[in-house]
Amino acid sequence: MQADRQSTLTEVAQLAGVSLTTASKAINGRDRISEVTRKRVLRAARELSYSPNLVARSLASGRSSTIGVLLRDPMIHRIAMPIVIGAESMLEQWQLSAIIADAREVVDRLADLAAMLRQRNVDGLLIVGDNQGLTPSISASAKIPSVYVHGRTTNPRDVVHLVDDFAGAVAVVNHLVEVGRARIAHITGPEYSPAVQQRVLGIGHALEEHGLQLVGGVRYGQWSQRWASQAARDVLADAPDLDAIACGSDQIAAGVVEAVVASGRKVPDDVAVTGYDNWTVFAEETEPALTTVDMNLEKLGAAAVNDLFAMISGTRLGGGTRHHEGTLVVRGSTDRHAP
Amino acid sequence: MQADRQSTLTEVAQLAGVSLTTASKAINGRDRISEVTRKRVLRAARELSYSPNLVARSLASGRSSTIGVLLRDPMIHRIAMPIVIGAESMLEQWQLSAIIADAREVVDRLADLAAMLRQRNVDGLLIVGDNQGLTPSISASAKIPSVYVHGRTTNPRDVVHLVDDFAGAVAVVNHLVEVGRARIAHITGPEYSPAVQQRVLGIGHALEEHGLQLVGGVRYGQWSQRWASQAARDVLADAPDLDAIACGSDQIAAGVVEAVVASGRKVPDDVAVTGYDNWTVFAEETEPALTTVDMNLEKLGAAAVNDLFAMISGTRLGGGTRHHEGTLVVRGSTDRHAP
DNA sequence: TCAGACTGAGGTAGCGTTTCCTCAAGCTGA
DNA sequence: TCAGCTTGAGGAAACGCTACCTCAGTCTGA
Repeated sequence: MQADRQSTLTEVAQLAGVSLTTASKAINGRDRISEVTRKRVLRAARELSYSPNLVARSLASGRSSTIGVLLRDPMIHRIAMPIVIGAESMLEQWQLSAIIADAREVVDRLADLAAMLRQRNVDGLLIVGDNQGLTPSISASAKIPSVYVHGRTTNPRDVVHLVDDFAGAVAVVNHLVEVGRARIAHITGPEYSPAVQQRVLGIGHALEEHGLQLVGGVRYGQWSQRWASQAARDVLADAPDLDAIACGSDQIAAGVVEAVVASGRKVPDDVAVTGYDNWTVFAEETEPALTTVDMNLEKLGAAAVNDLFAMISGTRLGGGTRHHEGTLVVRGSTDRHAP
Repeated sequence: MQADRQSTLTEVAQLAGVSLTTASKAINGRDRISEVTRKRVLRAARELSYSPNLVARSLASGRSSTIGVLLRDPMIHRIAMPIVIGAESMLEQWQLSAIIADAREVVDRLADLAAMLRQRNVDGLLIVGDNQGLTPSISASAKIPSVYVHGRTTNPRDVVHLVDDFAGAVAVVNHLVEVGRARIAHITGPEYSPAVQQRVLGIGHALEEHGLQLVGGVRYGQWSQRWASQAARDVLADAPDLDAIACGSDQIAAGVVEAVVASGRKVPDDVAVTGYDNWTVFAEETEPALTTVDMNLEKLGAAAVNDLFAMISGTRLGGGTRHHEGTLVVRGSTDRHAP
């Protein structure tokens, strides 16, 4: 139908019988233009199904309406992808788009990629960490607005968005106590993981609030059903009278449920089990399904983009860490009446 | 240290004492320039730590060195993400970057997003399907080079890269026969899924080649351990003498192994079990670990980008489907001596 | 020896915008 | 009534680069 080529603002201006400048003002909602002229230009634009050439705009205005998303370690699909998706949906609201680059765990590459993205005139950077070690802060060298997600940085003045693992763990314990449990064990992932540490702290804190103590100490290990099964067998042998096992992840919980059932106990009647992550391939596949914590990763990504957009727009944001609480999802592994 | 601002090609040219044009030729490796001049320009560029303004280049040359990656359904992290990662690594080799956009299953959005990406002057489109229904072909309307991955399209002349599920299934059966199995059952996902269909066909074909028949017919169902366990119990009841179960996915295989073990049989001695996908959270977590097929999704993404780059560079590629074979990964669930 | 081809280099015109400035016209208030 | 403001509109530069063309000098071969 239409011409093969994209129509340009000049053509729109011609059709509307105004100058290029005026057309630009109309399209961009600038002032110093009368309402009737603006209407005329917009009609012409519609007629030619004009859409601005974003590249040229970027060159002329210095801003590109594009941000760079840096993934520290994209291999953690399960975590990074939802964050990116959440970020994306918010970007769309702000009419931005994203160039994605991943650092593949090579530390120095983060700075390289930032430079690469600057060549492409990105307006801001969203750096997705892996919540393991500290993410190297590139704010100083990058010289453009930067927001970090899921991982503390080496610079405490950075704007950082984190999942609140402490609060999530507290919610789990409160729920377990609410359903009448008092002898709670904890089986979780590797001790060096910040997520693990925070969850352990949260559990300890909440138990103390209720005047309780962890049964059998914290069992650190691996993110693995197989290992978790073994750990659960050990815990059950050490403390046969426990009535709940809070697990550091759904994957671990899957292994734990298996071991608990194999020991002849019933879930949740004899032993309640909780997971963490709400990773449905595990959480909805145990029998019964897992009570767990959804980290709302998409919201995390969206919130980070909101901050980034504010910074790009010139708002001076105070640096520091923003924590985002997860949501407790109650299922059959703690509550017989839940789905 | 250096100036805060990026240095421009003009500055490089001045420092080198040549014209802007000459500097451009030097940087871009064009001919019609002497080696000594080129050296001089490059030295000047290094001195100013010049890096080209890709936006301006894009505007002037009409090409942007950026491609658009469209995700039909990013929720299938497990599949889409490895493809994207593979694509990314190849893009890097060609000095391209990617703008990623996801359609969130809204069919029409695919075309919208393509238009959005065209505003950003992308040189090509990589469309990642979900391998369920047909991906709507946007090649006609997009008018830029497009390559499709993981999902057939509505236009048979499109360049499409697919995983070869048929061949993968054949490899599985051949392996099972090799390790002495002859009474093989098949438990898999939903019948409407093209992946499921291809694998079923492959299994049927390979069995026939060996003069064998499927035991108990194809059991279609869901991608779910829980369902798979039940299905395995049924199959074992119907055909207690089977000696292998080929599963449509690792997730299914995980459920199947559980049921086989629960029935008092040994894996692999009594019943060999195979998965599909090489999704380690399942494949390496069963006891014993799963023999499975790795679809090499990263290679798939990389190959697609290669084709796309060729098209962008002007090569006239024949349309049609390219199949990529997966790799059989042998583990303990079929071979007691394997890892 | 000289026409023609080839080479290295530079000049200039875009690319499609935005932004800054100028300018005419209409309006205000003293 | 007229200086001074405001408003709507347009002209022109700038953004940084590449593509196209021109041009002088050198090389080739008959």
